[in-house]
Amino acid sequence: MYQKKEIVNKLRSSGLRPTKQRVLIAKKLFDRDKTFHFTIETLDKKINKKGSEKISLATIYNTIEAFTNAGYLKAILTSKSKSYYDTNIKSHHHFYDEGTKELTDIDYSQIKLSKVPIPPKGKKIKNLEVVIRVQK
Amino acid sequence: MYQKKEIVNKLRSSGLRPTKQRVLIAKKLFDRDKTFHFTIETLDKKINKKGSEKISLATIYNTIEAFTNAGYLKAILTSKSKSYYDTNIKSHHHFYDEGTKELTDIDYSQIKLSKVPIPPKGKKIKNLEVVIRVQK
DNA sequence: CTACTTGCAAAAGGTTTGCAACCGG
DNA sequence: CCGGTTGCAAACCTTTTGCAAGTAG
Repeated sequence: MYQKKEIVNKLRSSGLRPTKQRVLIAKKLFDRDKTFHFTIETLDKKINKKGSEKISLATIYNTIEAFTNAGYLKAILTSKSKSYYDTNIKSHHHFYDEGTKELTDIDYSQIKLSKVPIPPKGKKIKNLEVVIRVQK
Repeated sequence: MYQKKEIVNKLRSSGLRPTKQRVLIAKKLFDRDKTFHFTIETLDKKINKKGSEKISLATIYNTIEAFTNAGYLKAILTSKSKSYYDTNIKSHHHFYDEGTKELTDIDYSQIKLSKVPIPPKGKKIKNLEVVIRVQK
């Protein structure tokens, strides 16, 4: 899917110097048929397994952050290690301001879904939450 | 809104021994007009400010977990301290299995919203994400 | 009394940082 | 060469844990 040259160009076009490590990580992430989800932990394991060249954890963190800023990756439902709790236990949704990190309630009735997917086999929908990220 | 007696009963009815600390925390959380969001950090600050009696951080964690299990609180968009990334940067949604902690993509077209709220003044919608929690 | 709780300090993750060595252009 | 990067270890932050002391019933 991606040639090394394409990756190098992609990196360059974002102002990222195409170092050995970045190219290798980019290959692991983007040179595949399907997109996927990962955590730093799983990525680290995949990269630093047995015989292969090692890349330090710090560099993996750096790179993933750089790729996310460059728009190659998306961070999912993360609140940067801090757990948020809500005294409102009724089903409802939230605005999340990434600047101020503030949550604002959206009443349940303010959002209507006209189409909801069928859950994976053998699983039941427990709860459905909409998070609308906002910015200035 | 809540008398001490009500709180004690509420705790008892969930099998939680109404200790001084739990009652105090419950008061802070539920004895107000509006529901609100908090993190352990903000709650800790509110409780352990200047002159007041102190409650240890560990107890606050314990209590909040107990309250959450009892259904008094809801945890919001937390993935327990680990950040998830997605190589799929197209707008799309997710199933999140709390048991296996696995994310599954839901194609954008599989969910349709027929009503979306207006964002707070001066803010723009940057992105809208639906997370459907599933369980066995 | 006894079992459940608390509180402290230490430990445990995950993530970030400081800084010298390294390397891509 | 120069400035951006890497890698290591130490530092950080949030959360969890072990255990002795405290307390509600």
